Amino acid sequence: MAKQNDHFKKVIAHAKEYGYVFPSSEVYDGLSAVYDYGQNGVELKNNIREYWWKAMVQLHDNIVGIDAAIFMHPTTWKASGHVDAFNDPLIDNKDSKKRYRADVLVEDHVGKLDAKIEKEVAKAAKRFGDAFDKAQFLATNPRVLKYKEQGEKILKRLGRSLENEDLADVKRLIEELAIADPETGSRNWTDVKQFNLMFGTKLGASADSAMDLYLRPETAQGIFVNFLNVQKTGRMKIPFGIAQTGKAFRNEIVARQFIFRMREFEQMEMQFFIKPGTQKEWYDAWKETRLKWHHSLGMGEENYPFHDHEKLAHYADAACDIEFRFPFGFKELEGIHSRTDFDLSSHEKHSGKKLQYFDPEINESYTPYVLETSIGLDRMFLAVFSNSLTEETLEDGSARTVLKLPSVLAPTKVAVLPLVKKDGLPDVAKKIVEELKWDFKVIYDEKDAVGRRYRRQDANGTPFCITVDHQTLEDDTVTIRHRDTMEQDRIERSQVRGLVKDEVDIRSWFKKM
RNA sequence: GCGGGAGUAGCUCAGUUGGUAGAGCGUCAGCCUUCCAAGCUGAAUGUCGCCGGUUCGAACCCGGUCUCCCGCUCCA
Repeated sequence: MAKQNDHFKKVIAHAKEYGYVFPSSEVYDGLSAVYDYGQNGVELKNNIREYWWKAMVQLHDNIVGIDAAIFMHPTTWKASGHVDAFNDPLIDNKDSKKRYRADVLVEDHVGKLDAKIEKEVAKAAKRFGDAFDKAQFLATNPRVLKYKEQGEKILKRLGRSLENEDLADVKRLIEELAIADPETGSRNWTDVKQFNLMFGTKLGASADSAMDLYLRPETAQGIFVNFLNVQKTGRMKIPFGIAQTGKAFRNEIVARQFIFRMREFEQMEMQFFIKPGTQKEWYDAWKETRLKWHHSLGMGEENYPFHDHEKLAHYADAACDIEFRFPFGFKELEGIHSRTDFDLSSHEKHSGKKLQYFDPEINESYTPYVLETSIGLDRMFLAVFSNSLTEETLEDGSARTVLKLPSVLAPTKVAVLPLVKKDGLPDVAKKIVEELKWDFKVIYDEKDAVGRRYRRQDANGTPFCITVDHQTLEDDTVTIRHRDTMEQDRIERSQVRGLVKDEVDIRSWFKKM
């Protein structure tokens, strides 16, 4: 554990030192859980996005992309359930320092009343034996009726208070029911506070005409509301998918663990529209497809366990995560959810517009079911980066820091180095840079001893170093050094482009799927 | 929000009982070098997180505040 912690610290420090990730507005002491991507970070992030996009959109003839706006009509979030589900009334226990959802505390209390009813039923069943009529017992037994009435009354009051945002009454309710901290038994509570996980903002120049808006808490809804636009204009036939990458915003109560949980983050999502009843097979199919995508990067197949959701979100009939072994343990990297027709139906209800698909094969219209794959781009970045950062001990006992990024994702593909800074070697090296820069991000470096320059590139994840030496002047060959093995081959200068391309091209990586 | 820890150079960190700031690495310039970070010379870089107090004098003591990290709560 301590070792993991150390590694995580090194990841954060390395990310900053090599221009991958900076704390946001650092000159003002930073902003909690907001980060900026630096000159190398943006390249890595773009490359990950492209790797995803091409796998999803370009390689599937039935998946197309969109780029929806971050602002959406406010009713969108009523239909999606976020207005209700993203509003948590929270309460702290002053003694135990634990935080609970106030509504859950009350609901659990009612749950205990239900348990009492069950007990009465069990007792009566034992007493009456075969003659026992459960339905009648529930409807007539005075104790059962009392518990039932109490429970209903409590829930009704809770519902009313939450709806009216009367949080003081929620607290009174907790006090009247003498609800104690389930772990410590303390009844020393703070006031109930409302946490809205969506960021609000205003649309409109003047205050009185302004419209309340939210920054989208997920990108999925932009796809759902455009479902018919895309289906009709793209002449899409079910099954088909719509993919999108973009920013989403969540006002997390606690956002932590570097870029793992940020308040502003980027998602890469694909919503796959299918015929109702086929969700199980598509769920399994997409689990497999997505896992293969992850495995293709070669970061260790044992690092990606599935984790099935036991408690399902309001829209799902099946859900799982692809987890990854982050420096702080296994955590969610990608979610695969069978969303049923919840979203499209809900938008139909709230908008009054039909969002259905006419299936020519069965000559029938229906609201499609949806299979979602949703991956956090920033989490993927962290997964790749933290997994790649390694410290090796070489044979001679010295240490080497290498960022073993999958070469297809590396920000810089090639460094071109003159062995020494004289004898015309820099000129040749610069010409090679000119040749290569049309195809790859290339860097030129002539400062310091060549060994030091190799290590510099290692630490930055550059997969190839091309070195121009005196032999180059004679026979136009150069050496190519491989980052991970440190091995060098002498090759014709004219071969460099093709050789590097084979190694860093998306095509060669996708073939591993 | 609560509890714990921490903020000193780009990074990692020293800094004694208070006497106005250092190292290593890195960066930059130059020299030397035909291949794996450790050769030589020189240079730049800090309101010691911020505000206030105590003091002749504060990186250090006191109060406040901000930020970050860890734990709890939450997590579509």
